[in-house]
Amino acid sequence: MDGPVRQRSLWQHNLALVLRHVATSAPVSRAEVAAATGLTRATVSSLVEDLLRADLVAEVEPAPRAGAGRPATGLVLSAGGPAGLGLEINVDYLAAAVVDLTGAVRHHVVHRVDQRDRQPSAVLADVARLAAETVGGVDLTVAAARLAVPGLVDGDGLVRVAPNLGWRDVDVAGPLAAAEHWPGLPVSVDNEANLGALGELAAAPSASFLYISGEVGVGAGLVLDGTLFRGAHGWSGEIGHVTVTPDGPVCRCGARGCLERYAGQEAIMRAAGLDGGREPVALGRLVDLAEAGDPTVRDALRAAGTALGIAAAGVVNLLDVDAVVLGGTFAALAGWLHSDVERELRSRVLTARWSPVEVRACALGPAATVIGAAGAVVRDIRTAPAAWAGAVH
Amino acid sequence: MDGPVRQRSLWQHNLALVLRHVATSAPVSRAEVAAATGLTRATVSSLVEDLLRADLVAEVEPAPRAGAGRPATGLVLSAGGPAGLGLEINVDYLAAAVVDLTGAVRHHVVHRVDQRDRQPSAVLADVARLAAETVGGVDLTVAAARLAVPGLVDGDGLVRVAPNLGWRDVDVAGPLAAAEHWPGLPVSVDNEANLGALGELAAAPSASFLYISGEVGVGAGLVLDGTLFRGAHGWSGEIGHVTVTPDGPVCRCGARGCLERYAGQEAIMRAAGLDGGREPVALGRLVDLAEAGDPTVRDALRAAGTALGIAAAGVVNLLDVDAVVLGGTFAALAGWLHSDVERELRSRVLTARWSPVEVRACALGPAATVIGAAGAVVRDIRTAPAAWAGAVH
DNA sequence: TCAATAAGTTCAATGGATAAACAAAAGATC
DNA sequence: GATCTTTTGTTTATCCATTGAACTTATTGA
Repeated sequence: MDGPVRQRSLWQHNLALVLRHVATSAPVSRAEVAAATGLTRATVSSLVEDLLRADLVAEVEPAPRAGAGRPATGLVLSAGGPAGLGLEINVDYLAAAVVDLTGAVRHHVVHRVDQRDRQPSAVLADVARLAAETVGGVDLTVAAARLAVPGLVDGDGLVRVAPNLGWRDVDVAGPLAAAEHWPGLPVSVDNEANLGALGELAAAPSASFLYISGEVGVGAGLVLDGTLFRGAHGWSGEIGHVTVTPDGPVCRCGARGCLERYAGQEAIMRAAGLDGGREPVALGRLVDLAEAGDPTVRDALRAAGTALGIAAAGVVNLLDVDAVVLGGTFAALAGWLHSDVERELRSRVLTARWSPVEVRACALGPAATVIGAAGAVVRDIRTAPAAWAGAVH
Repeated sequence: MDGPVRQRSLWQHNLALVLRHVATSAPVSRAEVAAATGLTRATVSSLVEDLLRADLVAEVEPAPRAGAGRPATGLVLSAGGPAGLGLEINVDYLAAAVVDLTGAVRHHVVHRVDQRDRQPSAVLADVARLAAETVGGVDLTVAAARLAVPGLVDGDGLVRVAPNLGWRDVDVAGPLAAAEHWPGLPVSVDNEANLGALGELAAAPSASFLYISGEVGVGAGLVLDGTLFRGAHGWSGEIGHVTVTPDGPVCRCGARGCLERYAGQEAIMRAAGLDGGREPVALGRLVDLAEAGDPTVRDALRAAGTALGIAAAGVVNLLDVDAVVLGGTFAALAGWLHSDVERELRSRVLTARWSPVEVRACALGPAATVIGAAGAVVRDIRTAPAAWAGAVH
C-alpha cells in the first residue's frame, strides 16, 4: 500500500484483477472479463497473453452459446501452473499436501507419529524428508512451501512458544531450509489456526468469520474483510485464553477461567470421564460415546459448547463477523457443539436479532490446516501474479 | 482496492503519497519528498503543483540549512485548505467542532441540553442550527460534516438503535441535509466510539489499539493496522455486551453479566451509592468523592476497572493490539481505573510477558468524539486528495 | 569572482491503457 | 447458399503519468 506507484504497478494490479476474475467465474472469455472489470478488451487480451505465457491460465474449448457471434474461448486457471506445498507439525502427526492453482488438492499424506518427546531438529528433519517425498511424488511445479505449527509464530519463521509440543524460541525456517532432504523451496511458517482459516476462506469464501480450531489447545484465525488478520505482532487468535469465568479454575497460563479450561482437549476429556491418553484414540472414543448417548460425555460437550459460545459471542459483539466456523477437532464434534454455541450467540450478541450469526463446521474437516497451508501459497500467487509472471514478461 | 487501474489512479495514489509525506514530516522540500517516497523530483514537483493549486499544501520560508546549495522551499499542510465539521449528539449535550487540514481545532462548542425526552426531528433541527452557526463563525472552507451518534449506525446514515437516546431505525442523514438551517454540506453518520478512536488515531498515531468509550453505555472503536475497523455490517465495537461473568446480573440486552453491568455509568453510580441523576452532575460528584478517598466509590471504580480489564484482555488475546485507550467518561476516571485494567491485562494476556500492553487515557479527553468526527473528514481528504484536487487539475 | 552544491524545472522518451477500426467466426435471414 | 448481423479477439494510433537527463536557479565556500 505504501511506496510510489509506477506504470509497472499498474500492470501488476490489473494482471491480478484479471486473474481474480478468471478464478471466480471460470470459464470466462476475454470479452466477459473486460466487461466485468471495466478494462478494455485490448488490455485484457494483452494481460491474458502474459498470464498464458506464465501458465497461470489456460484456454479451453468454447462453451456452446446461444445466439450469433464468434464463439468465445474459455479461460480457466491452469491446473498445470505453479502449486503450493503445505506442511503441518502437530502434536501427534506430521502432514503434507499439495494444492494446485485451481485449488484442487493433488496430494495429501498424514504420518501419525507423536512429536511430544522429540527434539525440534529431529522433527524438522522428518518434515524435510516428507516435503521431498511429496514434491517428488507429484507432477507439478511447486512454487513454495508453508508450514503450520500449533503455536505463536514470529514473522521470520521463529516459533515463540508451541506449548503442546514443548517448543520455545525455536527457529524453524532456517534449519528446515538447510536440512539434508529439503527440496529447495522458499518456506514460511504460520500458526495452525491462521492457516486453517485460510483453508476455510478458500473452500467457502465469505467476507468475515471467526475460525475456532480445537487441537490440544484452542486457537482462532480471524478473517476480516476477506483477509486474514494477523495482529500487530502476528500473535492474534489466542482465543484459548479469553476469560469465560473470571474466577474459574486456574489455567496453565496463570490466569483463571480461560476458554481452554472448558473447551481444551484435556478439559473435555476429563469432564467426559476419559483418561488423557493419546488423542486420536481418545477422540474416537469420545465421538463413539457421544453417539451412543453417554450422558457424562454429552454434558462435557455441552459445557464446552457453552464456553465456546460465550467466547465467540464476545468476538462477534466486538468485530461484527458473519460466521463462526468450528475447525480442528471441533469439526468432528460440531454436531454436538453446534446448538450450544448457537444458543449463546443468540442470547449474547446484540445484533443477533437483525442478522443472525451462522455457526458451521469447517468445510475441509480435520485436514483444513495442511490444505489451508498449501492453499495459502497458491493464494499468494493468485493475489500477486506479477511476481510469478514477471520473469516471462 | 477493486476495479481497474488506469493512469489516473496512478496520479491519485501518488498525490496522496506526497500529501501524506508532507503531513508527517512538515516542513519538507520537494527534493526530500522525492528522496523519501522514491518518486523523481520531476514527478514530485508536478504533484506538488496540483496540491498547491487545490490549497492542500502551502509553501513556507525555507528553513536555514547548513552547507552549500540552493535553499529548499518548505512545504506544509495548508491551514487555509478544506476543513472538517464534526457534530455530536449525545444523551445530555450537542457539540460541534471544526478541524482544519493540519489537524488544528479551530472551533469547539458544547450545548448542554438533555436529549432524552426529545423527538429525533427536534434534535436534528438543533443540530442543523448548530452546524450553521459553526460553519458561519469560522473563516474556512468546510468540506463536509460528520455526525457522531451513540448507537449502531448503518452505512447510509440510518441509526438502527441508540438505546440511551431511545432511538430506533431513525434516518438521520436525510432529515439533517433537508433541515432549514443546514449549511448544504455532505454529511455522514458514524458511531460515537468509532469517531473517538479516529480522534485518538489522529492525536496519538499508533498502529493498533482498542479505544473503550464510557458514556451511558460502553462502546469501543478498534484501530487495526492503522485503520478503523468497522465490521461486516458496520456494527463492530459492542464491547458493552461482551460477557464478563456468564451467570452475572441480567442486562438490558437480555443476556447476563455484560460489561455494561459493571462499567456502564448506571452500574458504577449505583455501586458508588449515588443516584442516577443527570450525568454531568453525578460524574462530577463521583470524581470528587473518589478524590476524597470515599471507600464505596473507590470500590465501585475498582470493580469497573477489573471488568474493563477482563473484557479488554479478551480483545488483546484475540487481536494482538498494542494499546488500550480509555475514552469518554473513562478518560476522566482513568486515574482510578488504570491500575485495575492493567493488572487484569498483565495476568490474562498470554503475550503480556513479551510485549506489555499499554493502557492510557485518551489524548483528547472528553471532547475526543467531536474532534475525532471533524478530524475524520480531514483524514478522508488527506488520504484521498484527488477527489478534492481533481476539479482544479 | 568563480567553482561547488543542491533545489527545482523542462522536455523527450517510456510503458501501459484507451479507443476505434479491423479480422475472424459463428448464427440469422432471405 | 449468399449475405447480413452479431460478437470475439487483435491491431494501431493516441493518450497520459512517470522517468531520466539536461538545464536553470540560488546559495556556500574558496
